[in-house]
Amino acid sequence: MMENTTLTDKQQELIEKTGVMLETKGWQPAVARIMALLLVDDSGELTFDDIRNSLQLSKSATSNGIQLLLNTGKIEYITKTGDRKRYFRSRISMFRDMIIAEHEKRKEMTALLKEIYEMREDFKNKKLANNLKDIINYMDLLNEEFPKILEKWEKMKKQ
Amino acid sequence: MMENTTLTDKQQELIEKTGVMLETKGWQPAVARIMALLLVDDSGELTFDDIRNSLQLSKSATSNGIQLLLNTGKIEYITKTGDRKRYFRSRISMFRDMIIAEHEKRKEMTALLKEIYEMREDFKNKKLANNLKDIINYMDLLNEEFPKILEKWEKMKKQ
DNA sequence: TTTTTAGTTCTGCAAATAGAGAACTAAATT
DNA sequence: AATTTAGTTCTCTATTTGCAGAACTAAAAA
Repeated sequence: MMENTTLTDKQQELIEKTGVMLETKGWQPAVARIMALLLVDDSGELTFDDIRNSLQLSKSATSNGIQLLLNTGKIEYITKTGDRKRYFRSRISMFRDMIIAEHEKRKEMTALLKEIYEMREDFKNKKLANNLKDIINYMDLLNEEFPKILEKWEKMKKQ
Repeated sequence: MMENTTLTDKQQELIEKTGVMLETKGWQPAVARIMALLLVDDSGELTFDDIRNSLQLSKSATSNGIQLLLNTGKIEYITKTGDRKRYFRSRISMFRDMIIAEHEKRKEMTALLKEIYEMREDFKNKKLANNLKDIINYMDLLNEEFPKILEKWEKMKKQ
């Protein structure tokens, strides 16, 4: 037991870089490292203790991190008959999900801006209102194009 | 002095909603409220004390918040001859800037994923590597389309 | 020249976050 | 029946964050 816990320098580096990137997205450090490890890992099946040892995390941090990533659909695991361990791997579709979530967020923001715009329309300062309108148009454009890009990609995949 | 500090209920509501939205983007609460206030404000010229009173913030929080927003180009101010006060307003282009920044971030993420992919290519697990390749293609597509949308918008504005 | 105005900067604290470590649990092994 | 495995959950603490309040400053007004 305990193969697989040695990472190359390059892997180590990529885990930290990816970890930092995810931290800037608001992820907590340990969770970001677990995610990064599972993205970089080639075996596709790391156990609880592999993760714990590779990242030098406490059991609680490992457990909570794994739980959080499972609950949000970022990772998954397989099991093997006659073996109580879980073998974790990243769900690569998480990136697609993340991008779609960002898109949804942008739509919300657009809706909010529209509310602000409509309120401002009633007031006197037309110039400010018009600047806002410009941005709303831009966001609308983005919101329209986004699903199209998604479609284009789905088609591309099928070929 | 001290006109302009009374907000309508609708404005109050929009400030809080916008504030919360900005908090989810990682902004600190007080800064998010100042930004929201200046987005919602129709006068286009709120003073330090207007902001302080409208949001019931301490002087330090107001000062630091304003400073941060000025430094990051999110707001600006005008002055009036024979008047020491600064009159603040939102730089509406901040939204465009924010979206472009998100785009840059996505490009960084794509580059990182490519690094991970290239590393994985050397290893045995081709299936995982291929899934990753799919996502990279998708991100590349997005990265290509993004500038085009921006251009389209710029043209639209000119008409 | 004293006071007021329009802030900035410093000090300190309350709350939130992040994770370690210990205690616990439930199934499987010995 | 006792121990090991594969975790989970609880308790506690160090660090960070976010902001209030007080002290300070520099220009303008009285």
